[in-house]
Amino acid sequence: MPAVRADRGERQEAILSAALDCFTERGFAATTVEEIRKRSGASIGSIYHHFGGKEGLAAELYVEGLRGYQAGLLEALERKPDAEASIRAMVRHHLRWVEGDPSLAKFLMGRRETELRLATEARVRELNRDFFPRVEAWMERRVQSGALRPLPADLWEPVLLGPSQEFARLWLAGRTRISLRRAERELADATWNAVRAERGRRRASAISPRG
Amino acid sequence: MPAVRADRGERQEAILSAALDCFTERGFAATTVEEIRKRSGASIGSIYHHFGGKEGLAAELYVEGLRGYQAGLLEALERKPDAEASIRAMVRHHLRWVEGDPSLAKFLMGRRETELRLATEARVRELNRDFFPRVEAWMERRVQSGALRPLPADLWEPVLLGPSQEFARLWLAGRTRISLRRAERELADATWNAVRAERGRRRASAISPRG
Amino acid sequence: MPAVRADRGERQEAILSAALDCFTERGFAATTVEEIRKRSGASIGSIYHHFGGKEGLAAELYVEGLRGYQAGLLEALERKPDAEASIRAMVRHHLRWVEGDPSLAKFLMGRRETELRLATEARVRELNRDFFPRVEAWMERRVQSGALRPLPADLWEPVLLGPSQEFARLWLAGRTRISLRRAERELADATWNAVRAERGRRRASAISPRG
Amino acid sequence: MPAVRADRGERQEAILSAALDCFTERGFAATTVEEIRKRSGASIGSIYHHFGGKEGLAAELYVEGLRGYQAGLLEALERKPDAEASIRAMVRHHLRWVEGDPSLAKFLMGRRETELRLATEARVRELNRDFFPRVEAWMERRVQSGALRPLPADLWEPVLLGPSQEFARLWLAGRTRISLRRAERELADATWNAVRAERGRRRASAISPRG
DNA sequence: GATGAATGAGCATTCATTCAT
DNA sequence: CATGAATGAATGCTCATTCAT
Repeated sequence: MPAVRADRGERQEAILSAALDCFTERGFAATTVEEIRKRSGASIGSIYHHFGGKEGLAAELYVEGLRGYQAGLLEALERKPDAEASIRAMVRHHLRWVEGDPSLAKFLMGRRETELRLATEARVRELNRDFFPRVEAWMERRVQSGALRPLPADLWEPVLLGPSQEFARLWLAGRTRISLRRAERELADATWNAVRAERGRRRASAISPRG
Repeated sequence: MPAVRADRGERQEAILSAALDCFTERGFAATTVEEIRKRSGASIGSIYHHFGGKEGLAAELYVEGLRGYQAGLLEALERKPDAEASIRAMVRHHLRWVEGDPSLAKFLMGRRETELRLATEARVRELNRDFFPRVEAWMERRVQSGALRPLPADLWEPVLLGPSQEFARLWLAGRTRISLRRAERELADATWNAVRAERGRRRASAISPRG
Repeated sequence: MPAVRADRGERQEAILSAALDCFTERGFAATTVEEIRKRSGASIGSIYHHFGGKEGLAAELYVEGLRGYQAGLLEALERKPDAEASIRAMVRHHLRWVEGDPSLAKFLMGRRETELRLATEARVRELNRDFFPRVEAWMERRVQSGALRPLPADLWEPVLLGPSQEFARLWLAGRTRISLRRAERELADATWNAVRAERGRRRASAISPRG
Repeated sequence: MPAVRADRGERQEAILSAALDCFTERGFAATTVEEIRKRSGASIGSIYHHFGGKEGLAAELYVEGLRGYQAGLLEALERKPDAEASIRAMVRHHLRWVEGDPSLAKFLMGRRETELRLATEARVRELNRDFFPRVEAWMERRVQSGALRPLPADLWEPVLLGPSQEFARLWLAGRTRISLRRAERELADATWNAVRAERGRRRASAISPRG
């Protein structure tokens, strides 16, 4: 399932996998190449040959992980014509993505340390340049159509994904009693309630222009 | 303002402050004691004399920071008898706490690396043992009274603070166009909508005993 | 001659040799890795790569040195069927072993500091488990045959090797005027006199149960 | 009992005692002043005030300990007119001195590390300048009188005290099954046998001058 | 491609010692 | 005399990285 590790030889896959585990367990700075070597079964030389070192490894994981997340989210959002269904699909995508590759989720959700930020900056900026405008445009249209409350652009992500994100964080830390699946419906409800147009107004704006 | 650094000599205060800046800028593992020394103006020996090293320093900051946050949140929650006002005060407290000491907020919001987690585990557990039951009990009462929607216990934090938390994260990363103050009202609205009892039902449960 | 340093690359041999010199000149605790590096011509990294540090180095020298000493002593003891010749061979072995590698002798004769003791404990115990019973059994047989005076087991080593050991100590400290070779005969005489069966009694016990 | 620690205030006594324990447990180089402080209950400042630091402390213990040992040995040797009784008294003194202050014995018996050797050199040389000639002169006279076998001067100490020394070493390391007291007789026997004039000769040289 | 010995800059930490109170 | 905060040189050790095989 983890797209990051596809299209590569077994050796490279093993290295990426080992590195991801180390990064999520100890953090980027605290992970040693020796540790990755031990877990992956590869040699130091191999790691450098394929990825150029610890930083290259982390950058690869980060960028490919982010690409996969964004692609999935856009698909969830854009596939359905109905606003409520889309919002619920977003929440669902977020939680299932975490569930599908918890290590990758941990890694992407953490603060990138300086070194890693620099190494990924350009590629991340490029991904975001495609991603955010599409998301914001989608929201815009739904507000125009009266399906969603208007909200400052900066707040869409916090309001739509903050609760799911926060729950995922607790779940990844093993600090929840209920499962991601069990939380899905509740989080979708709460999220939809947070952004749906107020009932009175909605009808007005949805009907009156025409009538 | 930062209570963490009170009750200490100037020297110790300077060390804590320098350490916090380093930790938030570079991360715990990537911070060197030499860097803390340079910023604080203290000697290496002094740092070890007072805090026992990098880890002791981080633990002190973390635990005292957490204590302050929790105390403020409980106060916000419990001071007002009205559910809506309390929820709005929680959001407000969260955002103002971030605004009041952004470095400390960054530090507390990041994933604790293994070493630091071990060093703080016992003291954090103790703080949480007092904190969470009080919060959950408060929620419980408001659900009973029909002011709030019922929600699995694990979801209160994500739903109530997830959006604010996520916005704070973006703000701290310098990736928002609007200020924390400007977002306060919107986040409070969204949060209140996410947890308020449904209008129809609420009236029912509050009034209906009669009809 | 020093078996310790055999079966290794030149680099490793050089490191062991330099370390031994440092340990005997300054003591284990007072020796710095930097000093070993300078003397051996190796890099810090190499020392750690091969031996894991100062402690590993000292442990290797100690255990292999002890193994060599014990093997030589057993050979000296067991090769000759005659008690007197064996005892004299023991003394000779002890002194020649010191002469053959004075640094190693100094190192093995000193008190192991706590750290080193812990690092060698298991391996030393194993060596001793093979060594002491063989020596004590040999003594036992010679007492039975009437060649040696009976002596509590704890006293064989002090009585047989104490004088040679003490002389070696003085010699290694440069505080003797005569050489190890010159002392050999005298020490062998004194040692033999200290443990040979008493003349009168021996004849008695060998010939005349009657007297 | 330990004369070293007499004639001093309680505080100083406590410091010396604590230092001796540390030195014998960890070795001079591995002992930290902080450790001595903790054990003695004194302050860092006090230790420096009275003894000038770790080195001064060790030197004091070493020199005063050596003085006491030598004084006792000379007394044992010279008090008795009979050679055999004197030799036996020497052995006895050695073992009882070890038993009376095992820590001090361990400390004096170990190799002095460079730093300590330099700090004690002058005072030790002075003590030895008085001690060794008196011992050697005593031996000389007994050889002349035919009581002892002639022996190169360098060998008297090894032959007379080597066995006792070696036994004491084992005893201090906890590696003997019998006590010092129990070993006393046996060690005295063995030592006396090692140095007594041969019986035939002795009678000759002792009797013939006269008739 | 794969391997692992070798390198050495850089780091956390220790510890003897000083000195103001 | 006693105290302990402050100092910083010195040390053991780690670890990313190179490169010859």
